[in-house]
Amino acid sequence: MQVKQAVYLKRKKITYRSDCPISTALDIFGDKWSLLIIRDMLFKGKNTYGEFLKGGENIATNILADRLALLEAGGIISKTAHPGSKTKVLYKLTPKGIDLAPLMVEMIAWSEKYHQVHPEAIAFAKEIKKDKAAVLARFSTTPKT
Amino acid sequence: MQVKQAVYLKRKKITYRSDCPISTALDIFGDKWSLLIIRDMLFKGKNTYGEFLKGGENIATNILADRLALLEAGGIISKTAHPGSKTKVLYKLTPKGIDLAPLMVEMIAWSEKYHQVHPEAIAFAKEIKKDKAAVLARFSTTPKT
DNA sequence: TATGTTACTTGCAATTTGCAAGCATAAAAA
DNA sequence: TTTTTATGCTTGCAAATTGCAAGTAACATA
Repeated sequence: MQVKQAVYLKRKKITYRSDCPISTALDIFGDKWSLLIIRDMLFKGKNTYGEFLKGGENIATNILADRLALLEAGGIISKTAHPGSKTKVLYKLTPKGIDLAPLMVEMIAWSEKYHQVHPEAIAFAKEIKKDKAAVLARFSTTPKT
Repeated sequence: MQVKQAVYLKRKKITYRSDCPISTALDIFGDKWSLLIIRDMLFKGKNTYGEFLKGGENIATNILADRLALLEAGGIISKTAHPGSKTKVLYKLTPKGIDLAPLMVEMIAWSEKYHQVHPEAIAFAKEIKKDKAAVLARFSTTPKT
């Protein structure tokens, strides 16, 4: 007898295609949305579902919920009670998530070099070119010596 | 009168969701396969359709064809006649594609830090930690001074 | 007590993926 | 010269994923 399963996108288990580091990383955040959520947390200080929804790229509510679950499963973010409100949920980057900063920074630098991007991104790319270490230090998970 | 279109995945036009550099980059290679093709070209010297197929992650033939077309549309790779054979096609990274090396290197370093990867990747990550600039110099598109 | 706010879930149509099976051209072997 | 083989795709189709629009449940505020 079939039990009516909680249909929907209840993927929480990530399957890895190989032991290649690139493929492993892609198995966690290799899609069009995950890194945008991480961007919002890392660079824009967003940390609630509602804030992520208001991103400039119009993610659908179900996809956002799915990606948050996947990122949590991948150890990139953590989900806790919001200190200021019982209706809100607080999403935070884990150290593993914060450690994606160097990757994000290279991505911004590359994209800015070859595409037309918004003014703040141009300014940020200039900063990266000038002193990448300083930029990265603002996001580092490893304690400064 | 309907003309029988070449059905199938003939996407060649990339649409950009916003002028954010992260989202722009993802619009080009934000999926589970594109960066694996780039990996094969950058680190393994592969440059034919057949070689890409033999990657460790088992990409389907239609998806490979689609991604090669997309990467070409995104200016990441170029497609030319193979100098050694008329049946083969030569795929090469453009400077824009080669410039993804820093991104790839950060991705490898991150992944190796948090996941179990193959021995060569561990060795490569160690190299990166020791002297990232030296590693990157091997792939650089900008002439050494 | 009624109306918001916030974080989701659900149903469904439209895309996209993945698999297995072609197919066309060129080269090599018989 | 005929037959395989190699190479780079395309096609059909089922299954999975995405995207849109419309709920829903638990608080919170008026």
